[in-house]
Parts: sequence; structure tokens; C-alpha cells
Amino acid sequence: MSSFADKVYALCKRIPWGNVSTYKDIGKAIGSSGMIYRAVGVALKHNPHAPIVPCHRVVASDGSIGGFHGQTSGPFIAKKIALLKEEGVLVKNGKIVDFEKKLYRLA
DNA sequence: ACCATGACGCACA
DNA sequence: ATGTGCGCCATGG
Repeated sequence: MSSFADKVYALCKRIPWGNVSTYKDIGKAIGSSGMIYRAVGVALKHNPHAPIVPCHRVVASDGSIGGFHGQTSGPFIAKKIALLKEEGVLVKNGKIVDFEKKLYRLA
């Protein structure tokens, strides 16, 4: 995989159980320009390691779920929400409850 | 090598 | 508080 995407996946796996992270923080953790969260989204969208990489723990900076399985909404998103719920991360109206609290800062 | 797209983020109206 | 527009990076055709 491209170095960039590889780092993204590594960081995703590095997110602790019950915690979540944002594309922005991941980008910062990588150490690039800082506005690379765009590429981060693309990388996760490609997500070649679907179940191996806990991409469902990655959410938008405002606490929105963002997307899953290449879709911004749909049954897959519901599945993602359910997964997070099982990890103790409740999602209300598409937004994570106590988002800042459960947010894991890698950078 | 160039153009177009995207699971985002922030500024502005 | 809500809606719309623009900008950034990396990847794919």
C-alpha cells in the first residue's frame, strides 16, 4: 500500500477499544501538512483491511459518524453505529455522545 | 503528466 | 443554529 494509507491504517488499529478518533487527528499524527484529513478519508474509503482495521472508530471532527463502507449513509452506517454502541460509544442523531470525552488524541 | 473525485474541515452568509 | 462554498492532500483513470 502507499505509505500514506499504510500509516492511516496503522493509526486506526492503534485506537483503543471504546475510544474514537477524528480524520484530522490522524492526519496530524502522521505529521503532514495538517489538512491531510482529506487524503485520510480517501485512504480509509479504500480500506483494503475492512474488518482488520477498526475504521469504524474514526469519525469526523464534529463528532458525526462520517461514513462507512464507502457510504455516508445507509445500512452500513447503522452497523457502524451499532459497533460503536457495543464499545460503549453511543451515537445520538448521527453524533457521538460525549464525543470529546471518548476522543482519543493520537497526536 | 493532467483532470476529476472524495468516509473532511473551516469560514462565511 | 443551519445552509452553502472553498481549500487542502492523496489516489485513480
